[in-house]
Amino acid sequence: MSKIVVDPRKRPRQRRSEATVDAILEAAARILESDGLDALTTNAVADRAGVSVGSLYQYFPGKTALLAELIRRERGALVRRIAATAAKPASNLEADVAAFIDAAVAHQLTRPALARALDFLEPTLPLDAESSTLNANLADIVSAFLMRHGVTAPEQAARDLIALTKGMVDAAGMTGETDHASLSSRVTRAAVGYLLR
Amino acid sequence: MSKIVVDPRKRPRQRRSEATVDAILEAAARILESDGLDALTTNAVADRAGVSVGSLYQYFPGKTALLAELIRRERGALVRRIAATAAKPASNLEADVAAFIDAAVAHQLTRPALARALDFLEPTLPLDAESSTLNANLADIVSAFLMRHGVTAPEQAARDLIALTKGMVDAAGMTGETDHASLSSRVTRAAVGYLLR
DNA sequence: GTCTATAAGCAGATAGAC
DNA sequence: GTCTATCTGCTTATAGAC
Repeated sequence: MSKIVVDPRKRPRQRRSEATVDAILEAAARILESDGLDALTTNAVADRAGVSVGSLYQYFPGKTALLAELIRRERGALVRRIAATAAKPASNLEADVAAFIDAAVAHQLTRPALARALDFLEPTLPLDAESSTLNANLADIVSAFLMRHGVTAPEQAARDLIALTKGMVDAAGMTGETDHASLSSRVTRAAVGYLLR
Repeated sequence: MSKIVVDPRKRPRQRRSEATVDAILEAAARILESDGLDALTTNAVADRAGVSVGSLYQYFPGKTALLAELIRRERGALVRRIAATAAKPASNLEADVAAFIDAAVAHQLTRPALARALDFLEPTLPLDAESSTLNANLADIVSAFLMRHGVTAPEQAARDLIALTKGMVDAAGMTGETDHASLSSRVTRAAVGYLLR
């Protein structure tokens, strides 16, 4: 194996190639969802995407870069969702927390198996600057919000709430739960309990 | 790769061989802790254990069986700990929940990196009957306890509390947290909030 | 019972034709 | 730009010596 390269942006994409890149990423996502990480080989991804390995390597310098990009997109979508929620606060701690968690649950329930696989995958990858930044952004948004509400140790609280949410939602996904409202309210109960007790 | 075999008990151990088995498992644990799953090859484990691959395969029918046994032991220890806690209830929901979580936190903080690695690994392995039973035992103990306290939907609550705890503790481990008391009290706050709100 | 050496298979990655 | 064919290295697993 050569040096691990995480950043696919070194190979700036042609506009027309975006469809190919998307097809590759979508193929990888579907393999992760249906067969797990072990089945995610470059050949399998290329097959499923309807291209050859050679083409895959034209767009991604390695398997790791492909996975990193997948995480980057997922995380980006989540952060945008949370940021949008943060933009319209109800200035009531409990309602705002509920809104955050609702957004996170909605995001995870869109493609539960994929979200879970990426959650597990992320800590094992050498994250590039952008992905780290996205995670930091998420924590920062929550942290800033908590601070505004006068929560003590807002950074630690943000980490705890994110972890708690991730844990509960991933577990729910594993048991096949799909009831957004129920899950969201249970997570909110734990989160608000954490904050107000 | 041949058929995946998870159950090492097909090869009943000689009494004197237990030391070798322990050495192999401990070597695997240490590699998981220090270098992660990718570094855990059968050769690396054998090396670190001071035996040859041949010997390893005499005790474990495959890499998967080795990992399964590692999980079985860890989970067994946790379940025993939780069961012991359940045996002396304070008959006060909050205090009992705190005791459970204290036990779980203590367990995870014993070898945080290992516990985390196994938590991530477990869902990817084809679990044998005994490991599944251990997990079910854990959920059952918590569930029965919650039912005794009149909690509604005790099975779902047990799953949620276990997931919430796992999520928070694993995340804390990743950031290098070692303060048992602080972590334990934060998790308890979330758990009690979940139950009483 | 434990070792060494090696077989067998596969994944990641590349070269070169078209 | 995309494909086919191939190489290289590594991992699992086994065979056979001691």
